Amino acid sequence: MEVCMGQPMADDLGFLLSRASGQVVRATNAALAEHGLRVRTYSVLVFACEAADGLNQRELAGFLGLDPSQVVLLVDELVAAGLVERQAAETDRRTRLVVPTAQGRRVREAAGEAADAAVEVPLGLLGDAERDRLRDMLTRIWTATG
Amino acid sequence: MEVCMGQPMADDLGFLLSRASGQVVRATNAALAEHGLRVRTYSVLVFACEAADGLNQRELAGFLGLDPSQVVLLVDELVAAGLVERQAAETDRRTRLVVPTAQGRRVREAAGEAADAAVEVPLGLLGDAERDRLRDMLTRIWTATG
DNA sequence: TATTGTTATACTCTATAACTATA
DNA sequence: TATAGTTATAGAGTATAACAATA
Repeated sequence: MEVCMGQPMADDLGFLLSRASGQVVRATNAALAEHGLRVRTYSVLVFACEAADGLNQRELAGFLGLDPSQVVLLVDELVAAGLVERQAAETDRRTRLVVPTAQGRRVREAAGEAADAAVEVPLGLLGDAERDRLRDMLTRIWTATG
Repeated sequence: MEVCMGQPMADDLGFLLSRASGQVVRATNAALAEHGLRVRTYSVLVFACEAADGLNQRELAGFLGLDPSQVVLLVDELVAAGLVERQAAETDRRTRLVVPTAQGRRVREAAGEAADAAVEVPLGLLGDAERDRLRDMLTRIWTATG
């Protein structure tokens, strides 16, 4: 009779990926909570801050790897918190640019520092070179054409 | 006025971790669905198959990094599918050992092969040495004492 | 008194379909 | 007809608290 031949579960990359991701997301969410943010809303805020000319929600969804319908809700939250505004685009009246407010930029700064500090607990055992390698590998996994 | 100074979102390890994890979990779940499993139920089944003497649900929760109350529901599913059984422990009548059935071991084999194949899409760009490095780093992240 | 398994509950994340207004 | 935004809904994952049986 065939007995379990596969690799041990604790060595499975999918399993490790989801566990490690959970650790980091948990730590980050705990730090962001003091600033009224979660990982997902924070991500939207940061992308909005990075884009010089503003981003519409469709572009945001693409960068975030989320469905546009989810982005609507996340932007709603940020608007309610006064951290971003929806601005009418000049060229296309369908699109709405997501632009950070002055307060949004300030909160993004403070929240970013808190998140960076919090993530040092789960990531503390990795050196800078390792983090670069990890970043590179994760980017390739994420962008692998399915 | 202070402008966004933090690292770009697309380079944030937490962000990349959750996106890459999502990719792999999605691909794995799609492959496991044909066998009536998801990543979480599959993980329980594999751990149960690996333990020679059976595992109780508390031990299972520890290995999986889940709350014991979640393990109850996952084991319920596997029992309903005929893939594992809850057996009374000899030494402690509180504990219930989770033991795979013969069918459970067969399904674990087939599902494991399907999952391994499916995960090649998101992980295909990584060589064997890189996967070893990734495994090592993710393990250290997961086990970092919070 | 502490621990195992269990039930219950609520919240977040994810996935999908359908609708509106513009193009 | 196609696309941007929106609404709605359902399922899966996560987090807690409380309880019964047993140690």
